Amino acid sequence: MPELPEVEVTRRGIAPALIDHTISHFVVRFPRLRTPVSPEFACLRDLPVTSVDRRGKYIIIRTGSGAALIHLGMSGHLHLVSPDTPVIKHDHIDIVIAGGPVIRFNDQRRFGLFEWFPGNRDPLEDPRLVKLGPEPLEDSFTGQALHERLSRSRTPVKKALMDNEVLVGVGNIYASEVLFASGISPFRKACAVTEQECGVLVKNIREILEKSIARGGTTIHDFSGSDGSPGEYVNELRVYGKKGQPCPVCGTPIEHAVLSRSSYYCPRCQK
DNA sequence: CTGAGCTCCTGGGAGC
DNA sequence: TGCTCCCAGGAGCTCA
Repeated sequence: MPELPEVEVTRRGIAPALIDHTISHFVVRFPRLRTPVSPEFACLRDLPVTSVDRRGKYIIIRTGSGAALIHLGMSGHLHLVSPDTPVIKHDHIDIVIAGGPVIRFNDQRRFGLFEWFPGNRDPLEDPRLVKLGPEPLEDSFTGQALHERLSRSRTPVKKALMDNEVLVGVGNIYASEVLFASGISPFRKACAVTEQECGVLVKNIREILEKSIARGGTTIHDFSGSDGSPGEYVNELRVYGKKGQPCPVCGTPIEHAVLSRSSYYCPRCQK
């Protein structure tokens, strides 16, 4: 389930195959994703790629004549494969690189997004991206900045951390992990988190996301990187999915509650 | 305006 | 064995 680290691992995996190469065409086998795949993809030819960027959980492939905006949804993968690799179930779209490999988009649950922005239309100006909050790995994301945003919200802090208008890239798994590392209860109102605690949150968000990127992301059910290898950060998880198991710090059994999504926490360490 | 809850989809697992 | 039900997850949408 791709959160920021999984998307970044994917971006880094496909970028070398794309940058300074040419996309010869796209193959769209199944356009009925949650949002229909832009019909233009079927007609595009010979697009020199200039950059492969990430904003939040979106990947942006810019070319000489437009940009592709991609979101992996909850079950999407982009795999680099050789052109003769047999198509399997849920292989919805191919990005065919001239004289090179194919980047194959597979998305079992079809919550992904594949949109084309022709000409100079910048995906970053799309309403969905304009409203996105700060990038947690950038220097401008500080405890003060996070506190400023959390102080306006009365929702539980765990839900606030998953709100991509507060910050981007933190999904359900990392929200549980970050709150555990910070000693903050997922139930606490966002506006009751102090500025000092926000500083701790920012530090832990950075550390956990960066460590996960370095380990290839987290594979719970079905994520894998561009080469198909599973993410190894799953072995580093301390509370997520560990209901009833002893807290790694104090030994108290980890508890589970539904806070928009499954949440895991230590009732003793997290206040 | 804010926050809670529902929805899209598929497949794996639990329970009967 | 085979069925039904529930759950996972991101994010847009509706409704109170």
